Amino acid sequence: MINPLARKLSSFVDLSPDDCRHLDDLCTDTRTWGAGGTLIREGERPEVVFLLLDGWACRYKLLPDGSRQIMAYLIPGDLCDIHIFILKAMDHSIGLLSEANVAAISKAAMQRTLEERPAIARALFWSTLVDEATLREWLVNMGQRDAYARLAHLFCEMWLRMKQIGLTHGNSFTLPVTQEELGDTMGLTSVHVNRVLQRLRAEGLLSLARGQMTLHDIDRLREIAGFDPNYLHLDRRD
Amino acid sequence: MINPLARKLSSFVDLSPDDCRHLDDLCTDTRTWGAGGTLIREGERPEVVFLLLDGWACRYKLLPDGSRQIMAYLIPGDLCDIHIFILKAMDHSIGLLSEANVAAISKAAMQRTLEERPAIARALFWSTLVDEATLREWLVNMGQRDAYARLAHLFCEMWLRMKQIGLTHGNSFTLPVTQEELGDTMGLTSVHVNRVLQRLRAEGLLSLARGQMTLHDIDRLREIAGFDPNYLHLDRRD
DNA sequence: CGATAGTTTGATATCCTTCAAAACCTGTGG
DNA sequence: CCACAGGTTTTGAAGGATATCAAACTATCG
Repeated sequence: MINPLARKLSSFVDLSPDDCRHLDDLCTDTRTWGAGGTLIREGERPEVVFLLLDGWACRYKLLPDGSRQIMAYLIPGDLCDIHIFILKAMDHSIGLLSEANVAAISKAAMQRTLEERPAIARALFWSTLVDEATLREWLVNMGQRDAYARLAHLFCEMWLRMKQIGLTHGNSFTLPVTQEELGDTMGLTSVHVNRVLQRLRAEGLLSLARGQMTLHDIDRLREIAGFDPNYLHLDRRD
Repeated sequence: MINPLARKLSSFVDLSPDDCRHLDDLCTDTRTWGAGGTLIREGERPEVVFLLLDGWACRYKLLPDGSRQIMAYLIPGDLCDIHIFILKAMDHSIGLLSEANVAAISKAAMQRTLEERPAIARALFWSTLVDEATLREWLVNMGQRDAYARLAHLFCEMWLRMKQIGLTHGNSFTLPVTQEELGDTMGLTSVHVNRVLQRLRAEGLLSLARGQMTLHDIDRLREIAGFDPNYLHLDRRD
């Protein structure tokens, strides 16, 4: 399976070969963007739905004082803006954390998919609910955990999400995010992120260098973070 | 208009009198719960959809160490658990902040509504997206603003949301939330919440006593909070 | 009127920020 | 192959926002 969206949705529903082909057909209009670019800006009303095929992006808001809060990481298989069917304008922006390959899906094509492919529609709704649950968990993370547990939690989550779409190699995965960006994600300064990372490294829990993350002791990291993956709803069984 | 859900959805779509009647019909099985009760517990799979008709509730998670994070306030017109159509189990709990009147809507009735009432279905999807946008804004709040701005922001938001459903009296509204609960909401201790509230009161910005909140200077509060209501998507105009 | 939950106060500790500079990469052009 | 530029990571010292702990005070309600 090549299409990362199909890969992701398959962890929730069984997609027919026909559904998979359909998803592939949606991804004909693709384009590569450079790292640091902006896919969608707050206030805009995009004309197409963007699907990340390769690379990382993030949802973020800029505040009047120049600070930035990153509110979600988008990885291959993630849709950027299904909101456009309903809402008048984006209430946040989407930026690229790495070079990325992005498919632009027309509103009409997307609409047709939702109407004609109930399995896909259902899985997309599931995906929306998981996004929301993830936001809630991030809120818990920011509100209740110190920087040490907070970073550990983020890394546990991203490892699982990357694994879900088949992009881990053992305990390693690509994490194309600077310490500055990690800070903007966790409500910390990059200085403090740096010091906490050093501690995590010194304790032999992980390695992170040149955008490559390896978790050496996932069990311990989960323990530190109080990580419970239930909010990702990866479990299909009833 | 009595039904608070109809009231809320009307700020997004024009509901026909028939739609409104339909919503009223959904609210036949109602019950009053005492403050402090738990509507739904994490891990459960509710059999019905709960709709808050009167009173306040909150989404929250309890952590192993006993701390609690409140992730959303639910006010009249809010649905507690549309998730049940898709997800296997609740990933958080819902508790009552005040005495509350709650309608229990059967899954089947809800399903029928979604299928037969496109205007309502569309409005409910809008409502879900607004909930998600609100979570993102809360994340910004926790990550980037200090306790002073954070509380100001929360109060600006709740005033607008209460206004939307017609439950404000001028600049006043019911806020049946203890300082402890405010702390669990904003990732602060109740002690610190207390001190910040005192400052806000001393500056003549608000009064809060016995669950009654009055905002004396909304413009100034918005300024302090950096409050931009765009994320609530209250504006219907294109 | 006493019990209980909620609010307020003070003193001290800690996590994290701020500021500023140095060290380290990585890619580029000479 | 070296030198240089720009972004990123690392380090140190000092300050500030918020937590912690413990006790007193205040409402509310049966």
